[in-house]
Amino acid sequence: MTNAARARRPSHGPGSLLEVAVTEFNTRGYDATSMEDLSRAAGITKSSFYHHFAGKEALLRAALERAIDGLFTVLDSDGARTGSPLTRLRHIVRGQVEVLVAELPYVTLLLRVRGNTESERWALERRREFDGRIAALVREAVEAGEIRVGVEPALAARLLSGLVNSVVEWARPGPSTLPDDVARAAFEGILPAR
Amino acid sequence: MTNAARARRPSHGPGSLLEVAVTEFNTRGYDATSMEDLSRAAGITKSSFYHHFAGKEALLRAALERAIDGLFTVLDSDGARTGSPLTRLRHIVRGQVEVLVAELPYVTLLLRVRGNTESERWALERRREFDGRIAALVREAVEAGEIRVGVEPALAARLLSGLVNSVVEWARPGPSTLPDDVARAAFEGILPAR
DNA sequence: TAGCGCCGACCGAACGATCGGTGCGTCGTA
DNA sequence: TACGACGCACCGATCGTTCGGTCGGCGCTA
Repeated sequence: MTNAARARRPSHGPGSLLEVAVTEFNTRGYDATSMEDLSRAAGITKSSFYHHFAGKEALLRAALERAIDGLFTVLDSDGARTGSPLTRLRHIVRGQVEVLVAELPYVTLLLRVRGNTESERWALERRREFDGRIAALVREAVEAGEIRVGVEPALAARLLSGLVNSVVEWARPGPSTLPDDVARAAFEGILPAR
Repeated sequence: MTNAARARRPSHGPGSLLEVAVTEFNTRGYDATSMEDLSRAAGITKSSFYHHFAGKEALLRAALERAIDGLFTVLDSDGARTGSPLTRLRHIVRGQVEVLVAELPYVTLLLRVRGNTESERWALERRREFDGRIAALVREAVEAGEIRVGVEPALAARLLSGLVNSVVEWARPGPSTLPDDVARAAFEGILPAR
């Protein structure tokens, strides 16, 4: 592909169309958003949309892949693979919140899929894998004696994921102290008594 | 209306139909579930469904009201209105988890509405009210010096709600120690370091 | 207690609207 | 003139909803 071909008339590149689509999906929900809604929001006709994407599910798939890629990048970073289980866990939580904010609309969409289509089931499976990696790390930290065993490690892992993921419900893009705040809440209590 | 008239032939009461519908809604998502899906799951025809409910949204509305009622019942209980802010907060968290498990499918549906219809916007507004009551209580507890101010009270309230609500993603009905476990995680940390 | 009239529960068929998707022509630029 | 970007008109399928009608058990009356 030549640069000229890519930049010919990029008034509506696939990238910007995907962004528009994901925003609409998050506002109305994927199933409740029609292709006509999308094209209206993008300022082109429905058929023009099909010039850039194979279909509605292709849009969803692209968005979900972007979210999944972001999340797994956190697991592959240095801080997630070196050090004690607890240190790695803290690093991952911070990184996960960072990705969550940086790729907010994409991750938001990911966290809402129900498994109706093949793409959604694929995303669900990858999420399961991600959560499984975290649960394993929690178990390691407990076995290493770094963490108090107040509840089952499996339950703790689920609550941890729930806490972190709930951030998409109200987070706003831009720099903040959110990653550290969430990590502190997770490891020292959201509302620790004096 | 006589009792005999009401109990004439209750093979498919509105109650059981609602239960079936909510289950389907949670599996596929509200918008992705057709009235034909519902009637197939209920064992009656689509048109028969309209004999018991005014329409698809009426089903949603009934389910959302049930969930909302359950949640606000917690706020009205004795333990939520007497004692120190921290004590009341702990009581509410436990009670909220209890309702969440007892009315699992209804609350699950509630936590997924996006505001597409009038009923959904109503439910969203009630949820906002509920969360506001909790946020106010968190602020009180901080001002009373019962809680350490690690993060902004407003942020802490959001994380608290996120933690509690995330339970619907994996909870199973039936008795358990979940309410206490969640409360402990919220106030003492999900993964407290030794 | 026999007969009648009523009503709730239910169904098959169809409605207009909207869905995701397509075929084909036009426009602008290289 | 070749090609990518785009729009108009339209497709079959499915959506939520409605309508006309059937069935059978119950209460009332004679």
